Amino acid sequence: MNQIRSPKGVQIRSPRGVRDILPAETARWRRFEEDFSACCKQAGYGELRSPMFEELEVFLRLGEETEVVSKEMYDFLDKDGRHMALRPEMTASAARAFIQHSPVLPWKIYYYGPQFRSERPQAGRYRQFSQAGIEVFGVSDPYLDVEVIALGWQFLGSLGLKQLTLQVNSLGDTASRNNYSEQLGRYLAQRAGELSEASQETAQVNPLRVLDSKRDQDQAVIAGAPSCLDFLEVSAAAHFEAVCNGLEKLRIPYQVNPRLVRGLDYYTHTAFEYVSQALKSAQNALGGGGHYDGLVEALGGKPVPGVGFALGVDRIFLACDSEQVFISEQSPVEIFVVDIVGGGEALSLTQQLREAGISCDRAWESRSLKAQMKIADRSGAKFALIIGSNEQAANVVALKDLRSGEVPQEDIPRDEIVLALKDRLAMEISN
RNA sequence: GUGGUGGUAGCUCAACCGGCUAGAGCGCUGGAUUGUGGCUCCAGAGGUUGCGGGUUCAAAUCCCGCCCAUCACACCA
Repeated sequence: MNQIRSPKGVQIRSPRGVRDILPAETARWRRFEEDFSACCKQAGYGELRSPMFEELEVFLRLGEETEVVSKEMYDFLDKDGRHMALRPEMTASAARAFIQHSPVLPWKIYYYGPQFRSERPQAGRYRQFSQAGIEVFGVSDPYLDVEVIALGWQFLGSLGLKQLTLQVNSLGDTASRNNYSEQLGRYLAQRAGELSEASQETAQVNPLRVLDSKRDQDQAVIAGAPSCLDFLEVSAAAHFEAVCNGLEKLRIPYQVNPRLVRGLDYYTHTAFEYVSQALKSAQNALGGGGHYDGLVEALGGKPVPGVGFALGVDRIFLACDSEQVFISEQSPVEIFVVDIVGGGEALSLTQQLREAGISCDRAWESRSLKAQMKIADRSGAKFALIIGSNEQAANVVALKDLRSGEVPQEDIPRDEIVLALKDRLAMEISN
C-alpha cells in the first residue's frame, strides 16, 4: 500500500520537469503562436490539431530503438485497458491523421502545442515542452525540402534571432542509408578500442548515433569516420544536390555537416538542424527536421514521402533571451476606474466600457483614493476615470490623463463617457 | 538513466570556522493637513532557512535520505 504522506511540511508544487508560464510571460507565448501561424498560413499550410495522446502503437512505429520511444514515453492504460501514450512528438500523429483522412496531396500542415517526454530535466529540456512545426506529405520534390527549411529559417529570423546556423546533411535513400550504416559499423568495430564504453554499445545498436557523441574520447574516431555523403546512390546524391542548390538560390547560408544524424530513425535524404550560437548549453538545437520516406508506410499507409521540421519553443525563448530579442509584454488596459463611493459605480461603468469595446479594470474592497490611484498607475492604463461623491452628485466622471501630468483633469457627463473615451483613445493612437 | 553543483521573505541576494530575536534591496501594505498615481521620506506586514531524520549544550551552517533546480554525459526540440 502506498503510504499517505503527511500534508504538513510538504508543499504542493508542479511535478518535476514541468512549469507554470505566468501572465508576465504568456504574452510572448501567445505572440509566438500567432506569428508562427501567420508565417505558415502565408505559405499555404493549414493547422492540424491532433490529440495529445494516441494509441501507443502509433509511436512505437517511430522505431523502438529510439530512446524517445523506448524510455521516455508517458504511457498508460486507459479505463478500457488500451495502451495509450502522451505524444512525444508530432510527426507520428500527423502521419496517422494523414492516413486516417486521406487528404488531397500534397497535404501541408502546421501545428503548435505541448509534447511530453519523461527525460531528466535541464534548462531548455522539460517534460512538457512546446513544439511548433510543419509537415508535408505526398511530394518528394527536393525543392519542397528547401521550402520547408526556408520556412523555418525565415520564421526564426523574423523573431529577431541572428546567431543562427543551418546545418544540413543527407542520409540518402534507404539503400544508401543501410549501406552506409553497415560500413560505419564495420569502421567503428575496427576502432572500438578507442571509443568510450557507451559509444561501443551504441555502435552495436545504431552506428549512426555514434556520430552524435560529444565525448572527447570519441572525437578522433568520429573525425576519421567515413562520410555518409560518399555513400549516396546516384538519385540520392542528385536529391541532396538539388536541396543545396535550392538553398543557394534562396541565399540561405548553410553548412553541410556529414555528422548530423537525427534522433528519430525515420529520416531519409535530407536532415537539418537550426542551431543557436547564443546558447552555451548542449541544448542549442532550436529545431530540426528532415525528409522521411518510410513513416507513413510503417503506420499502415501507402508509401508516401514526407518532410517537416519541429521547433522547440522553450529553447527558442532561451535563445531570444540570450540575444535580447522578441520581448513581449502584457498589454495593459486602456482605462482604470477609480470609485470611492462604494464600488457600485465602478461595477456598472466597467461593464459598460467593456461592452463598448474599451478595455478597463478597477480596484476592489473600497480602497482609499490614493491607493486606487496607485493601482491605476501600476495597471499601465492611459486614463483614470474617477468617481467620488462630487462627481456622483453632478452625474459626471472625472477623466484624468495618467501619462502626462500637465493635461488638466476634466469632468465628463456620465452618459457621454463612452464617446468621449473613444475620442481620446483614437487621438492617442494617431499621436 | 549516470555523475557534479546548488536550494535562505513574492523576487535578487547577505549571515566569517556551528553561537544573540536570520538581515538588505526591490516588490507589497499604511502614512507624510482629512478627494489624486509616478519621485522622495517614515513605518509595517511577510521566513518551520526545500522536506524528513541524525550529530551537538547549540544547526541556515556538519552528516544521511528524499524532493526540486541547474551543469556535463546519454538523448533530443
